[in-house]
Order: sequence, then C-alpha cells, then structure tokens
Amino acid sequence: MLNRVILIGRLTRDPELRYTPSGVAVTQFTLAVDRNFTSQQGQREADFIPIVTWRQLAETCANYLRKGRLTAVEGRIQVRSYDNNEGRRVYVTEVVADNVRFLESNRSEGGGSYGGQGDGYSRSEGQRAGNNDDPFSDDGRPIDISDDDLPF
Amino acid sequence: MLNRVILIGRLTRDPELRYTPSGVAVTQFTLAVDRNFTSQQGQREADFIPIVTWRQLAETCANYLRKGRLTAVEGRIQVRSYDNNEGRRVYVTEVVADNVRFLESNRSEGGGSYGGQGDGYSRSEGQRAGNNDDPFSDDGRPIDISDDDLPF
Amino acid sequence: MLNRVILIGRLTRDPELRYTPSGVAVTQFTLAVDRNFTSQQGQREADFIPIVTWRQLAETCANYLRKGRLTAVEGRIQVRSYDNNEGRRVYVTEVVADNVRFLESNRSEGGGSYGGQGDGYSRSEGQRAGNNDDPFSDDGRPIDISDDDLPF
Amino acid sequence: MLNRVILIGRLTRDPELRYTPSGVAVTQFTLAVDRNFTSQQGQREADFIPIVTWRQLAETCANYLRKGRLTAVEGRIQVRSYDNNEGRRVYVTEVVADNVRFLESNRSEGGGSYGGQGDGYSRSEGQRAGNNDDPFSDDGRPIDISDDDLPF
DNA sequence: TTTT
DNA sequence: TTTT
Repeated sequence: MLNRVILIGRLTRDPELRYTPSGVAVTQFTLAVDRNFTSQQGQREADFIPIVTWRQLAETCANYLRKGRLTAVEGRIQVRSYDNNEGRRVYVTEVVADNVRFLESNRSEGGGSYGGQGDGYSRSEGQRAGNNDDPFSDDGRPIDISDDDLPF
Repeated sequence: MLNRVILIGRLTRDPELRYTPSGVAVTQFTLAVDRNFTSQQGQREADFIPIVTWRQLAETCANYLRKGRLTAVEGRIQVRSYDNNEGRRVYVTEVVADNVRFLESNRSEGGGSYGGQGDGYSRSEGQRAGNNDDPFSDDGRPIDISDDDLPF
Repeated sequence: MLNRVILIGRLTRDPELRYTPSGVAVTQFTLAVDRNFTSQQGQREADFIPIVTWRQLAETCANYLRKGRLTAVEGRIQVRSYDNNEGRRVYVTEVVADNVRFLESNRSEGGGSYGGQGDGYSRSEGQRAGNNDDPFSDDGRPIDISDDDLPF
Repeated sequence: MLNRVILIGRLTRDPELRYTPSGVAVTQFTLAVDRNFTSQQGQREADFIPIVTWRQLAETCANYLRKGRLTAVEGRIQVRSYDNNEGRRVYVTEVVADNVRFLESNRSEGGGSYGGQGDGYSRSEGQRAGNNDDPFSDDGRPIDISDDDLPF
C-alpha cells in the first residue's frame, strides 16, 4: 500500500556497480546510519542498511558516491528471500532507492546533489513506467534470469 | 533537495476536478489530519491541509474520493505566491500529491487503494518525465497561461 | 543521522505480546505491504516487514491489532545481528515503531487510531527519554540480559 | 492521524530565537528546498518553507544553524489561522520540527548533527509529554497568551 | 566485514 | 524578502 523510507548516513565502502545478464545497471552499497542515542556503555552505534539502485540512478551513484560520503536516500523496503546452497531459505532486506542526494561532493563544494529527476532522467521507478521493452519485472528483479544471476 | 510529506486524514468535502486551459486535469481537496493531542480545553483539533493532484491521478481521485473518506497522501510541499487583486502578495502552501491511497472504499470493502503506479500509469511526477509535449512546466503550473487561469 | 519509515499494510497474524526478563512489554507482528505493481505473471506481491513495538505502545498494539487489520506504522529501520546456535552470524532487519495507527477498528467503526501520544503516553521513544530507571538501553534492547533473552 | 514531513535544504537567513511571555524558547527560520526540476526557462527553483522549533531544540538551532547551511528537518505540517489587524483571516502554514540535523557544521568538520534526542534531551514533542507545568498547550501554542503574543 |  |  504505502512503503516509504528516508535515510541519511555515510557509505561504508565505495559503491559496487554491476550489470544483470540482460545489461541493466545495478549499484549496491551500505549506508551507516548513526542512531540518535548511545548505548549504556557510551559507544556510538549505527544501523548498517543495504541500499540498491537501478538503471540510470545506479550509474550516477557509482560515478559520484564514495566511501564515507554523507548521503540521503529515499526509497522503499524490500524483503526478498531465496534458498541458499545449503537448501536453507535466506531473507534479505534492503532499501530500493528511487532518489539519492549527495550531501557532500568530491571537493567539499558543499551540498552537491542528484535526484534521478529533472535532468532528463526521472526517478528510477517513474522511469520504468514508460519503458516497455524492459528486461525487468516491476519489482526491480530480472525476469529472464534466475535469482542466482542477481548481481548481489 | 529532498521534500517529502506523508499524511493520513479525511476529506473535508468532495474533491474538485477542473481542467487547465490546455486541458490538463487538476483535482484539489482538503485533508483534515487529526493532531495526536487535544488542546487544553480538550477539544479535538486537526490541521486542514490543501492537496493538489494532476493528470491521471487527478481523475482517479475525482472518481473515487468522497467527503469523509480516510485517505493517505504522499507528496511534496509546494509554496506558491501570486499578487491578488488588491496588489498584495499572497502565499499559498499546498501538498502536491504523487501517490494517493484510498483507505476506505465506497461499500466499506475495506482498504481499496490506488497509487498512480503499476496499473499503466506511473506516479504523476514520473509520468510527466517522459511526456515532452507537456503543456505544463515541471512545477505543475501551466506555462502557457497566467496565474489567473490556474484552476484553484 | 536520520532514519524514518512509514508503512501501510495488513497484519499477517495476531500480534505477539511478550515480556523481557525485566518486565518490559514487547509486541512483534508482521505487516504485509502490497507493492504498487504486479509481477510479469500478474500475481499480487507484497513485502512482509517485521515490526517491533515497546512498552505502552506494545500493550496497545497487542490489545487492539488483529490479523488482517489495515494499519499504518511509523518508525525506524533497525539491523541487529546475533550468532545462532550453529555459530553463524544472523542479521535481522525490522522496523522499530514509535507510532501506530489503527486504520480499521473492530466493528468497522472506521478509522479508529492510536498514536502513543497525546493520551498520557508519549511516543515510545520520547517516553524512554525521561525514564531513568529504565531496564533498557536506548536502542530498545535490554541491558541486563543477554541476547538469548530477547523475546524474539 | 499521521502527519510527517522530511526536508533537506538551506537556511535563507540566520535563525531567529525568541521567547514567549511565559519564557518558552521558539526559533523560526526558512528552509530553501530546491526543486528537482528546472522550469521551462531553465531557472533554478525552490520552495521556501517556514520552520518552527520549540524549547531545547529551538535553542540548539539558534546556536548552531546559520544562513546557507545545509540542514535536514523532520516534523509535521501545521496550519494556523488568525485575524489580522484589518479583520481578515490569515492562514499560516509551517513545519513544526521535532528533529533537525546539521549537515554542514561551522568549520566543515563534516556532517555534525543534532537530533534533540539521545543526548539528555528527547525530541521536542516527546519532551513535552512528561512536562506538566507546561505553559503551552500541546499544539505548541501558548495557552495563557493571545495570538498577538506569539513570537512570530 | 562496516561510515564520520 | 529568500539558500548553494
């Protein structure tokens, strides 16, 4: 019905750009989102949240995001499951981003940003809408390849 | 940069569907969003928030929403200003919706919904992206007509 | 930094209320959130998202929510990990709710709701802030018991 | 019912800290939130959104925010109305913030932040909950003073 | 396995 | 009245 997530955090590593067998760009990275409190022991804590972006947005993220960069992500929670090679069902929870804002740019030019929108490329979800020869089903997973082919 | 609003409330009246001079559908309604507290005097309080939807989503809202219906709205805050007929600058704040969920349907079938997405029509914003002979500028206001022509 | 989630969906089962060894109420349930699209094969799809609530909000949820009820949840994504009894690290992703709205009530009275706020009980997170003899650390996990004691 | 706003933008001026007659801190500022598109004429556009913060959060904002700083704001839309000195009803729409993140700090120390939570001070809304000798009603407006006394 |  |  309604599924919206907004996060601000820092990349734990450089993003990873891969391509599905049918040639669609997918970028994966993890966002470290500091919690607003410290544990009893006073140590800083964070949630490490896996992010996935597709298509044009994937390529822009791969080009501009780097480890440590402060970044805002807007998207939806997706829960996937697959059976691993031990025959056990594994659940994967990740945020499928449709809007990413670069809050720090390379040379600390301050607040550079990109939204996947308004520059010829719409939000990744909107973009798919008008794209009929689409190798992906609407949930962002390839339809012509098995789960084992998924790039992450 | 990032501008996201999510509301759940009830329509104060039936929605109003109009068309711009260039024929684009616009629907306007007001959402009464109860506050989570009651004032000192114990009376129920609400914020009355004006909502605007465009194009396909406007037509769907006009068809299915009615006064009193519980409704979820996702969108962005827009602040417009114009000079009124007394020469004074007037500011209008409204939520431009790109996703509307009908939480009550006609016959209390319970939780019917519509998202402007996944049924052939993308989110209203995404939809505009691939629509080049668009009579509107990207802020959802007509570009070939004056403010006085705006349907609200 | 910032971590906000808003979901609307239906409970897959009745909620489960438990108590930690130190007596703190915890309620767990799963929300089925329909996706805005259908897969290639046309079948309805949903994300099944685990929700956790604490304290007063946990008790209210246990009292009023039931399987199938349309519900709005506001909270944050939490990623926990623990080592299972095979010595393997297991990651658990869930939404820690601080605001829950009941969009359907028992007798279809229509749009009953509860926010954990404004009725003597604040949001669950805010509430903890002023509660110093608190058996929990601020991340909602018991500080005087091991992970094995966690009620889920 | 549910009313949530998340914004990222820049302050158009230094924030203004005032006190109500009963001594409660209130800080007001405007956030310029760039739109994700440019108008037909290619000029950059933004929404200028008035923000209000109360109490401890108001004082922290006044201390640390400055004109031009990139800032994330979480809160709710509030619509107030009052009769101006010409006897006309005026509507004011603003975002009452309960969480503010400083995405740029003074010396570009990179991503300093403050959440009104977890450092001894809870969210401004949560904080009010346990504060009974409160000169304000729960909507953040003074109850013992008239609208004319409002600090903005 | 994690970021500042 | 507006920010980078």
